[in-house]
This record gives sequence, C-alpha cells and structure tokens, in this order.
Amino acid sequence: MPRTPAPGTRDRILDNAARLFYEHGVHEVGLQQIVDAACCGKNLLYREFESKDDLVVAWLERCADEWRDHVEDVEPDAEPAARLVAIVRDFAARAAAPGYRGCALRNTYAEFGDPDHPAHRVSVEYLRDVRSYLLDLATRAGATRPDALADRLMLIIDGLAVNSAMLGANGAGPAAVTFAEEVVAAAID
Amino acid sequence: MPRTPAPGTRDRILDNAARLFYEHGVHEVGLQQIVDAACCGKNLLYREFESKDDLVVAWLERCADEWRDHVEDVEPDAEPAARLVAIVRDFAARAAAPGYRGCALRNTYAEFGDPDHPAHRVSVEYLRDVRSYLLDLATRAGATRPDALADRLMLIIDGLAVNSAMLGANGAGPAAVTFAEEVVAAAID
DNA sequence: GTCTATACTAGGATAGAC
DNA sequence: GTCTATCCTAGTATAGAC
Repeated sequence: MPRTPAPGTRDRILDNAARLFYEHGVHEVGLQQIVDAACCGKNLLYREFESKDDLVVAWLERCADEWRDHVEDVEPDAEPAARLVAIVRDFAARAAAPGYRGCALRNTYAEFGDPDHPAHRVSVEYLRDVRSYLLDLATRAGATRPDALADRLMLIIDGLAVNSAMLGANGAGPAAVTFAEEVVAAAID
Repeated sequence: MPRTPAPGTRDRILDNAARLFYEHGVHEVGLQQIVDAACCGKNLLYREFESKDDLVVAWLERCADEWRDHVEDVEPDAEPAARLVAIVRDFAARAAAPGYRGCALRNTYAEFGDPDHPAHRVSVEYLRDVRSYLLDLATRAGATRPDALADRLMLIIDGLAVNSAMLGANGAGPAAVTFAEEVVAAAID
C-alpha cells in the first residue's frame, strides 16, 4: 500500500467509513474495520470524530452536501420542467448502477429507530431539501399545483431508492423516467 | 423437535420480537430484550428459533403473509381498477398511522448489506408478490400496458413507505391516493 | 416434563490510556 | 500505533420451580 499524501486524515477516514457503511450498513461495521481500512490508529479516528454516531452523522451530511452540489449540475441550462425530468433520470441512472444498495440517507434512517437519533435529523433535512428543490422548479415550470407535482416526483424518487435496490433492473426503475415525463407534462397546462 | 410445546409460546415470542424489531430496528434489539418482553427463558426462544437470524426471517415471513391475507380483504368486491386505487389508499392509511416507521420488510432489507442474507430473500419475494398482485389487477382492469401500470403503482407504494416514515403528514403521503387514481385512470382506455 | 432464571463462554463493540 | 478496560452480544449449559 503506497502511502498517499493527498487528502487530509479526516477525509481519508470518512472515505473509508462511507464505503463500508454504505456496503454493509452502519450497524454491521465496527470502528476497527474503519481504522484498518483507513490505515490509521484509533487515536486519529477519535481525534477527528467524537464517537461512532458523530462519524455516521458526518458521513450523512457529506452525502447530503454531495447531492446538493450534484443536482445543480444536472442539465443546468434546461427549462425547469425539463430539469425536473432530468433529475429523476439522473437518480434512476445512479440507482441502476451496479452495487446500488439504496440511498445512504434513507437506508440509515431505517437503521435507527430512535426518533431523536442525530442521523434522523440529517436524513429528514435532506429529504426536505430535495422536496424544496423540486417545489421551486415545479413553481417556475408553471405547474398548476406545484405542491402536488413536487409530492408526486418525491414519491417516484423515494420509490426508486427502494425498488431499484431490491429488484434492480427487473423492478420499476426503467419505468420511472417515462413516468416522470408524463407526470410533469400533465401537471403543466 | 419439541414434543408438547405450550400453545402460543412461539407466537408470544414472535409478537414481542416483531414489536421490538419494528420499533428499534433488528440490530438494535438484543435477544435478552425479547426474552424479557416475552417473559420466557432464553431456553425457550432457542427451542423455537435456531438463531436470531431465524427469528428475524420468521418475523418477516409473517409480515409478508399478513400482507397477502390483508390485501384480499381490501374492497374485495370492487372492480380491478378501483381495487388498485383502494390498495394504495389502504397502504397510505397505514403509513399515516401514528408510530409508522416504514415497511418492516423494506427497512430490514436496508439493514443487511450481505446479498445472501436470508432476510433479503424474504423481502425480495414479498416485493415481487406485491408487484405480481398489482400486475394481475392491472391486466384485468384492461390497462393498455399492465406492466407499466404495475411499475408505476409500485413506485408510489415504495415511495410511500419511505416518505411517510420520514416526513409523516408533512410529506407526500396525503397526495398519494389522488396520484394513484389519476395514474390508474390514465392507464385505462 | 415444561418452563424460568441464571451462570457462563467467547467474541466483538466502543472508548480511551499509554 | 498498540494495548487495555469495560461493556454488550449471541448462544449454551445448568439449576431449580411448578
């Protein structure tokens, strides 16, 4: 293993934790696994993160931030209505990629039952942000009822996260884009 | 094989395990908690279930069976098209109930990363069964493309499971039934 | 015989000291 | 980076109540 000088310690730990958490689920990954994968001592991990929960939250926040950055780049010059469809298309394409195991934020939400768990706050905030983003586009697209359009697209996207993870290409994933196209078209007069 | 087990023991354990697993997530519940809640010895649990995995699978299979029984009772005398909407309405009503934390099968799928985990088989089978059921109704409803209609309703239902758990009444749940009505109507000529 | 309750093993977890 | 402390887990075996 060549030692890379590149990313900071925190990022290296977070990268490895992210991969392991996503592939196996948060509860099935021990801190020792992350320490081994990141080639660091446990002391470094505890210097950067207070606890496992803290590490989980940092991972989820990074996932949410990545989405917020990424969504701006999805056909940025298209009209609002076309962008709504493009966002679903983009999500569907990611969900169809090999190794897709669902959405990190939605999966982790499912892992923790306690409503006060910090992972819940991040996940719910993320979902609200997605909804706000869709609502804004739906409004600018001239939908007669932007709220309803945003809700419908949320259901399609949330459904994609579950369905593609569980059924893959045999599931409803391939049908989602056409569905979204018709839903958007029908919502705009 | 036990010769004369006290009647109801297995169900009592399963009832308590079901409640705890659903509320807190499988990984966060220890066998001791289940033993305590069921007021039985650990001995008895291990007589009825080989392992924790075995108990989890039994729980999921019971959830899937309950759905299979329940769905038959959802407006059984209505026309196929109306039944499709009724099934979504029923799912939405359950998802709007207090304490809803998502679908047990979909949540547990998310908890286990290993593709060979027995919980995955049960969950995927369940999802395929739901899809088959919808496809059959869509066909009998005279949909021009029954496959596409089934896929669309699956996305709505899967979306409901996630969205209602995370956002509750502030989410897309309330919009799902009208959405399903329009989707079904549009799919039938 | 059936059940509850507990003691125990072996391993893995988080956490932190050195 | 290693090493230790403490706790919790699944699972087994035993003891004793009814």
